[in-house]
Amino acid sequence: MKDSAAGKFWLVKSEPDCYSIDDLKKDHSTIWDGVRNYQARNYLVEMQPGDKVLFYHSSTQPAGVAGLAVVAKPAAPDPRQFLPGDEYYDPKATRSKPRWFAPTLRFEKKFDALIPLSSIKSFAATRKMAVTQTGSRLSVNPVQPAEFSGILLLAGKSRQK
DNA sequence: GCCAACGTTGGC
DNA sequence: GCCAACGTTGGC
Repeated sequence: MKDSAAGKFWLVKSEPDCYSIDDLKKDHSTIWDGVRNYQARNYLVEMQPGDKVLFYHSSTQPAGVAGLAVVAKPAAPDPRQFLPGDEYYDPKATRSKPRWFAPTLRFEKKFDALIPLSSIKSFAATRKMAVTQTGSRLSVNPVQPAEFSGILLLAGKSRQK
């Protein structure tokens, strides 16, 4: 399937102690700032309004997909790179040549139950997602349409029980 | 807390 | 430009 017209699909990771799906629900939308990895940044820049985003909770027990978000605004220069003293300050970034970009994500839904990584790994449609690969540490990853559907299927299954 | 995997840094 | 050392991520 060519998806040049259709929206794309993504997965973003967040440690729930830092920023959880409940935080996003409360805030309604948030700027996805603080990503300081070039490959992840390139994906953030590719995001377009309307793209669907899987919200993944990492470094928690169990880790897994907690819900859905949607891209509300395309990536703009991450303001925190310009703030001396900020955790995400980057002295090599300038306002005329920013290095880091952040889209705005809007809350869409929280799954009734978190979809644990173990389920994602054992389900054929989602088994090959980047998040299942050991050593995959990227906090932003593209997701195939079939993988996205697979996650929704798993979310539907968990609701029935 | 352990450790595997990966990215970044810096000496040369 | 190589590569070892180091730091970070993230599942378990």
